[in-house]
Amino acid sequence: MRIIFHVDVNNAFLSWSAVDLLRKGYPVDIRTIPSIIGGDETKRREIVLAKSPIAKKYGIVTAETIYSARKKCPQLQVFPANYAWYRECSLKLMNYLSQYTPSLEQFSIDECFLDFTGTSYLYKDYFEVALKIKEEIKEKFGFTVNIGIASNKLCAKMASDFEKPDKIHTLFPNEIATKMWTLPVGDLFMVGKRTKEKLLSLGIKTIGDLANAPISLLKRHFKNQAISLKEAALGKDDSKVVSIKDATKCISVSETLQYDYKDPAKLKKILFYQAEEVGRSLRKKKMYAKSIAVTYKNAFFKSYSHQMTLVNPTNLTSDIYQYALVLFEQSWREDAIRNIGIRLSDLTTVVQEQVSFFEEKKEEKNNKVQEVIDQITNKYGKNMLIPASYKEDEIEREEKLKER
DNA sequence: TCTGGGGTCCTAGGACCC
DNA sequence: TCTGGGGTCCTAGGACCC
Repeated sequence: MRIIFHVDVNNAFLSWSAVDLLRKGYPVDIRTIPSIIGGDETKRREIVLAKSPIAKKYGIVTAETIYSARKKCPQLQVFPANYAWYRECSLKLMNYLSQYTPSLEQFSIDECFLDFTGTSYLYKDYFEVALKIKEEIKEKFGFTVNIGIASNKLCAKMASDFEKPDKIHTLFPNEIATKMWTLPVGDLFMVGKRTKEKLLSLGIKTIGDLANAPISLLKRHFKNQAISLKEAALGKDDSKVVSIKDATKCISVSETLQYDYKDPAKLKKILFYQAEEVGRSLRKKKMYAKSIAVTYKNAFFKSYSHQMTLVNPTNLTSDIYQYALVLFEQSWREDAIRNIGIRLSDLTTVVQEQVSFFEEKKEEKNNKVQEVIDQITNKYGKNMLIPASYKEDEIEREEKLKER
């Protein structure tokens, strides 16, 4: 039998901010008061990113508006996110955990899977190992984690979610009926809002109901999703813990604007900065994009997008920007735009160009130029080199980018 | 509930080919 | 050409995750 751990930081952003504030001399541990980490309220990013246990008792949930959270709890304290610090905490945690087993898969900024299969000569009692890890993290880093222990990733993940915070749970095959089947079906990993609604309408209320539902019924309503739903409910999962993730599939950037923009010039300006940003991440990964899309969310919250496939994959900011402009011209419905973005997909590490001799020369030259631009940007910061016509926005943008 | 941002995966439908 | 079927590629949209 495999032995898989799922390690999950309790209220990650809030805990990490609490640690940061305490070390800077802040008098209160914000984990012990009604508090949240919130998006920037001055920039229409006013949602709850993380909440303290007390805030949770007031019924505050992740991703609701701060406005609504405050209505539920007037004395709520709101703290800003500090992404640079979160990344640092995440890195430290993963480095620490990797000393226990080389088989570590980072699942998100605050979660990972550890595979202990075949280490019985090192560790006798896995619950003891988990206990040691949990206590050491608390002592070394000042925040708590939940650890789920199971024979596959899915069950380990479900287990770490049981009772929080600072707890260890197991979910082995003989425990599935008692510990998992009694839970509401919406608690099952991969069952989101829509799927939950559909399941409830079929009278499937618990994970156990789903596990026992006839596959024919599920297939009728969920097509190919039916099998994975049923297997998840049965606690079946064969997926491996993979230390080295497959190559990135897509890189995207999007931004909710200060207000809804109707001016094409303004929207194009945003696209310019975004082309710069996604282009740089792409080059950092030494990859090229074959597909590029412009994405929108309009004032009515309706999403739409437009994409194109390139003959020659690129990673040059100038190319990305030019294509983004073409896509924009073709797709913008002249509606007021709340959120706009660029998505690069179909990423490859190789460029096989089908170009004439002269174009090839041009391409080489562009790459050299781009290299120099990247060097300057890395040294002096983002957007040091921008068209003169966009200069006026520079200060404002820099302020914004510093937060990241 | 006046609703962020970055990802992955899936599906339906259309274009195009033989 | 009042027209089949299968395969492949592409696009748009949506569901889900943290």
